[in-house]
Amino acid sequence: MLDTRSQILHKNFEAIHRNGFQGVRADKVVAEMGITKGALYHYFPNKFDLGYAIIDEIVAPHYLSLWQPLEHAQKGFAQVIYEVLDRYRSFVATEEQVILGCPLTNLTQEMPPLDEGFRVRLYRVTSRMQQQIETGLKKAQLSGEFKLDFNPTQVAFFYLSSIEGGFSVAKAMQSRAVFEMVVSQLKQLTDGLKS
Amino acid sequence: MLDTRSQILHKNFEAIHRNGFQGVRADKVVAEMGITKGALYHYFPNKFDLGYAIIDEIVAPHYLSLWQPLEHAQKGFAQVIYEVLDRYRSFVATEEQVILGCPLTNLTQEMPPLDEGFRVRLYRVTSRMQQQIETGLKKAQLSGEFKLDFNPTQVAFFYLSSIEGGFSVAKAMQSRAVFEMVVSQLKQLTDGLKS
DNA sequence: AGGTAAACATACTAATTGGTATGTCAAGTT
DNA sequence: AACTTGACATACCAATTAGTATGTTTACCT
Repeated sequence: MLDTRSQILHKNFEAIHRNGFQGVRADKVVAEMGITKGALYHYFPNKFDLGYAIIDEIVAPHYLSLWQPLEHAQKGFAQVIYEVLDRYRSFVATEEQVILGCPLTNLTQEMPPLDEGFRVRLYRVTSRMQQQIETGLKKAQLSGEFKLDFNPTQVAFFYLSSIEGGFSVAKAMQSRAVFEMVVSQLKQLTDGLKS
Repeated sequence: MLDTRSQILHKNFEAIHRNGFQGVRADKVVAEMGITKGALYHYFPNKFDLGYAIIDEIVAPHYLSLWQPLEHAQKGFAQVIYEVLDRYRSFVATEEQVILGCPLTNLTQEMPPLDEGFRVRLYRVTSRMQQQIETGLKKAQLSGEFKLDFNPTQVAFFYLSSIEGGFSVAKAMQSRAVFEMVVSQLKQLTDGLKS
């Protein structure tokens, strides 16, 4: 059983995932948790700082650990990214997950224009993910696994964009199959990089 | 000069683009317009029906006309999609547009889990866009412009996903250059389809 | 035992918000 | 001229919401 603070973080993370940050109602979340606003405002000074903590302690670690193997694993890039893509696939295993979409993508759409604190945090996470992919691509070029005739920076951003967009389109279509198609295309793209 | 109803639609479209649907405050929008809520609720019964009208009369026509040339133009697919991609590029011409992102993507992230009326409308637009691309790809395969060894349905979804994701990542990075990179990659992908 | 501080619960408030009820006025219609 | 209707403006309300002020209880420290 988690301590109260962690519970607050996770329940509000789910609420944000479902309703967006602006759609979260502190009253309702604490009511569902069986606690009161006293507890909430004991741990977090206000709604935005709660949101920041959710990014720092839940969202960022999750996504960064997801892509980390690209930088450090001994296996080939292709194999590692296949595994990452499959972890994304299992992430959208249920239809409900398809409808709710990617938490990071959702936040990235909603918050940067509205709040600086969110903006810098989402910038850092995205930037870090891109770096991880780019580093992996460069390693694969150096090792001879991949050709040299592509721009690792560009391709890294393209991976990220396609995955995030895949969540978005799958959500619009309410179709897990759509996300699978995007993953499939990304695997083909990866194969095309091989030398 | 537009009539009042059209003005309401366009101003609220901008407000949604900036704040999200849940973030739009009717009071503020009408105040900025120099009208009153009397006018707003004279033309629209409630906030959601206003949102529906914005999709039906502004968002959907815009995106469908954007992709329409793929289905009907006499030119080759590659040339047409280059033009479409360039229209997207000019759409994110200013830094502000980068920060605000793609109106369709934004709405697709925010609304489908919250409201059925939005969900069906956003489904229709996305579905229709995919059809337009898929039809174009099939025509290109029949004409011999493109190879036959790819799945037009999949590739069509991939185009859409990458573009929408490009908006999202460019927004997170606050960088127009990121979107340009995605467009560049999509052009290369298009060239790879040629026979 | 007495004191202190963390961890909450209870009760309340001030501001906001979507929506409504009602009024006004000008342009047609009969 | 009397009447209706569309196009708004004004004034108002009930509900919601983030946040606060003030208990209360438990664990720990001395």
